[in-house]
Amino acid sequence: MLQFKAPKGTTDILPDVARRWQYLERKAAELFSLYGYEPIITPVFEHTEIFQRSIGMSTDIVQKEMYTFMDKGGRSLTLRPEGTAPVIRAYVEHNMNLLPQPVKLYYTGPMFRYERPQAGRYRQFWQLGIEAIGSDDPAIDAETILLMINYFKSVGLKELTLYINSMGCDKDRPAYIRLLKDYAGENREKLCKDCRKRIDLNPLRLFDCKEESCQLVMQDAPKMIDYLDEACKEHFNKVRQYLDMQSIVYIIKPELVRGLDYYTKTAFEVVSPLLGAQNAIGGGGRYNKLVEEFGGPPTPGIGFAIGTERLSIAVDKEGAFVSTDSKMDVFIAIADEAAKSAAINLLFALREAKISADIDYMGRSLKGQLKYADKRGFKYTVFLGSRELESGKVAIKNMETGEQIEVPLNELVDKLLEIIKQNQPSISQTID
RNA sequence: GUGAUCGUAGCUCAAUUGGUUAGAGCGUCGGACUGUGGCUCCGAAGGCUGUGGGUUCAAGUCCCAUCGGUCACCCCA
Repeated sequence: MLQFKAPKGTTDILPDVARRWQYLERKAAELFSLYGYEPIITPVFEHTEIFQRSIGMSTDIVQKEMYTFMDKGGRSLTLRPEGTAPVIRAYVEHNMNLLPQPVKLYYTGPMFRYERPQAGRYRQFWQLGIEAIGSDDPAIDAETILLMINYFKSVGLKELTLYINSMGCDKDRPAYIRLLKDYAGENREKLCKDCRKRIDLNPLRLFDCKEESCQLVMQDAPKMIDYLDEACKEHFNKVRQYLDMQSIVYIIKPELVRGLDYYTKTAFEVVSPLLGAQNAIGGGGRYNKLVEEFGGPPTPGIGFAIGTERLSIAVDKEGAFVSTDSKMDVFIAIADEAAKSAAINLLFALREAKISADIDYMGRSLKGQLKYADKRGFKYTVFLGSRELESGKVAIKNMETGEQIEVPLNELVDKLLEIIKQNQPSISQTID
């Protein structure tokens, strides 16, 4: 029995899945840079206030999901529960407002949220995200949404549903919130006890309740989208126009309220039917007050985050990624101990020539070595023993056909290069 | 934080109504005439049955607790 296990809600990504994972990250880096994004890597923990101030004290994330701890210097630190706040903090800290705007950044890395694990939800989970900071142009909203959709397409996902909404801004939202509170207050008796608390704490969240009675009440509640001021309405319409121009199909979902307080104007979410209850595979929105919140100049911004494990699950279910179970090129079989050092020299010479190669390190018999080479899926086996060293000729065996040819020892590397070149892709080549 | 369900070798699973030293397949390792894989055959290693209590003459099988997995709620990626 194993004494140690990965902590609850965490998991090891074993080679089979790790291959798909790396593929997804590689495709993301390719596509994001095509759209002008540059990589950024921020710390995995931040000062706790970073998240309290940006995400919002009344949100579930801050109230019950953060991994917060004191370090030995008495600082309150928190393992980042999301990627946007740290990037904005970095933007302000490094005066990126002085760079040509907008500043486009992408990141990938682990996030941490203390929740009960379930399908597609972990305590340590990975996100792929982007942030475009500096522009309030609705065209960049559309580009952001488009980038996410195109990325999903590029890794083979179909049947995605895109929801969009507008959350208003600091000009029109306060009046709307009052309206919403009034409405909810009038219907207080019909709401569940959680929702009654939400009326004052976080009224937008009233729309999230799964209770039928609450949903019934909220159906007729005033929707933000109907109370946008002229500027926000215009912005939202422009975003829609740009999306329509690119033939992007979306559903306007007035109830879509992302669970982070910093969103303004455009909010969006993509769900996949291939996932379980946790079906949001990516989401994001605009955050025009966030830079100010961190002490920077008034600067608009927008971004999204994609859940890497949810994406990985969906891609797997879609069968969109065929694992290129990397076949090694050459196995060197040592026929007798006398040839061992010659074999090791050959091994490194092969690798020097970019031929993937390996050798037995377990003291197996020749037969055992062949079995091993077979199981590991080598394409060729080279036999090296005192016989070969004396005659100067070595045998190359094609492990698939069983054919064997003899070549002079001093031409072996060139010969192998030649053979490998004219045959199938090897481990050193990538497949899309 | 709430609820449901599960927990036997590395993996997938067995083990009559609680009853002798807990089994199989796959995998791993070794062998089947001395320098050659894939098929077949033989053999070996590997489990204090998640952990801790309890009931019983007797518990993998029943009860309680705890930890963990899975799924759902809350919420989100």
